[in-house]
Amino acid sequence: MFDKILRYVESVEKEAIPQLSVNCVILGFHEKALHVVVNRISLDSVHLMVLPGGYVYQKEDLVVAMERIVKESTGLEKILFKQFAVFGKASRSFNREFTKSRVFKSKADKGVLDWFSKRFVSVCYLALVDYSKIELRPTQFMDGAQWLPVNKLKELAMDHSDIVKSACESLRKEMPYTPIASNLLPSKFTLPELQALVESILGRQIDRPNFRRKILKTGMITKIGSDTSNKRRPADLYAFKHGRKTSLIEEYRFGF
Amino acid sequence: MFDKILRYVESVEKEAIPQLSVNCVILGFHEKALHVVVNRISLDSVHLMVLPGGYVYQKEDLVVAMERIVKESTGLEKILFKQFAVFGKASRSFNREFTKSRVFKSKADKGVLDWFSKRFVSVCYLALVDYSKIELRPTQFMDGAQWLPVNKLKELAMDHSDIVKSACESLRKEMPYTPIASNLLPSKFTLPELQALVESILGRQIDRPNFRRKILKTGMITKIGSDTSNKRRPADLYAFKHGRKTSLIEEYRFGF
DNA sequence: CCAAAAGTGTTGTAAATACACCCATGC
DNA sequence: GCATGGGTGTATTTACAACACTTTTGG
Repeated sequence: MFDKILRYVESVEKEAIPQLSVNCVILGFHEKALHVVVNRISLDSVHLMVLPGGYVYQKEDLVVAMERIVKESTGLEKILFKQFAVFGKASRSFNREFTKSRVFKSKADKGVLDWFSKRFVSVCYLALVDYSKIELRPTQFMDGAQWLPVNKLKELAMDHSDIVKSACESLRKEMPYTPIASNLLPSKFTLPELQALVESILGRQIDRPNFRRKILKTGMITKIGSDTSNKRRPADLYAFKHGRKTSLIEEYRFGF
Repeated sequence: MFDKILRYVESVEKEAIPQLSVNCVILGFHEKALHVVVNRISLDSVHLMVLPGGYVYQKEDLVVAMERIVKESTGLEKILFKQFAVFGKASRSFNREFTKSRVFKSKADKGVLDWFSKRFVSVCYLALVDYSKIELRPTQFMDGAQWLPVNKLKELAMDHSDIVKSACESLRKEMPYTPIASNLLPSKFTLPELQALVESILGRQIDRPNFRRKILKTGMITKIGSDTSNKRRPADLYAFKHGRKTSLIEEYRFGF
């Protein structure tokens, strides 16, 4: 499995900015919880769970690299994103995880070891996507991609758990200013669904009647019908007036 | 003057992350206006005005690099800072400015040209300092450091004007949540002074009585005496309760 | 006494909150 | 019919903004 990694690294490294990487926290909303896309690197006995990421090519804008990585993972082209942090401690590398693997002990060669112990500065982006519309695909030398609820992700490699935490905080901060939800929900949704999303981002409950009023008063959504799904009383269906956004603009303000 | 630049670059480049730089937007408050620290690079006829910045050493945390750069420019050690943006377009270099200089046409050698046309990804930090306590000093290969009002800085090199603009926006966003002012004012100040600062950050006027009430209600400042300066009616003197902060924590909330 | 800047009070409106209530469906 | 979740109404409190007013100084 080293061959796969080395082949990828070697093919990319020479055309890329040396110690710089982009990492993407791709968030989706599913079953009343925020989920994040993670990839798996298998090193024989050891499995590293990591965020989608990669190098930035010499002639590639930083943002373009991020979009490329998100597209590789999700297939999506125009996404809502935000550059929310840079992780740049001198000790940042996969070295610790790597040297724990059995593979390392037996057959690691210098090239692989060097790469896994290389220091990276990572520019981190947040991307919001519609969970229901995405088929995940593993990229690069990864051998698996999956959604993980953001609450249960202690086991990510390196400092990637911290990156996700930081992303969620950033999202929470932006919440009141932006139609974030329009990118995390299907095009048609009910108000209780929207409320569950907002609550999961903010991490607290909101009074239902008050939530309705506030959201409706912003004028960002319109009623478009009634829910057909067979539960209890059917909920009204809504849609965002202006569709998907690709930038975080302070357009509506509804501070909770 | 190339010698100076080349000597610096060569001495630093081999121990640093290749195409990564840190830039600092060091802000101070003076005469009712925000000012930013800029350095001057003289290339014979052409003068480049740039933000303080530099490489990140291989064994140096990103934040430490930033602190080093701020200290070089201002002498300050513990400052309030924030990483607010990354500038990473593929076209980002000093090439355009450099090739305009007369020096380039006459005596530029390949080494210098290479360096000036190198692509950099710049991690940008905002630093808030007390204008009155600082003696600026030119750093690295710069030959002058000065304060410039943030309103009049079209003439900065590369995209550094955009960086400052972005910094000011970020500051404006953080304003309502943080005791930012404590780092931009002397330890003793009057409410009108504080109001002038807040107004200059937000870019709009605030009703004086309402400003007083809001600030006082947060409990972040205490009255400590009366102003002695000889103008009209003496203003009350205040001080921040908890002194200088070195991190932006959501501690007080007073949304204007 | 007057002008200018600092500080205080009042009032009307809008926003936020809490909570009681009614409605539509499945079982 | 009753439990459950969806939707509506209303009263209280708090925040906000506007503006009139008083106080203290220098000239």
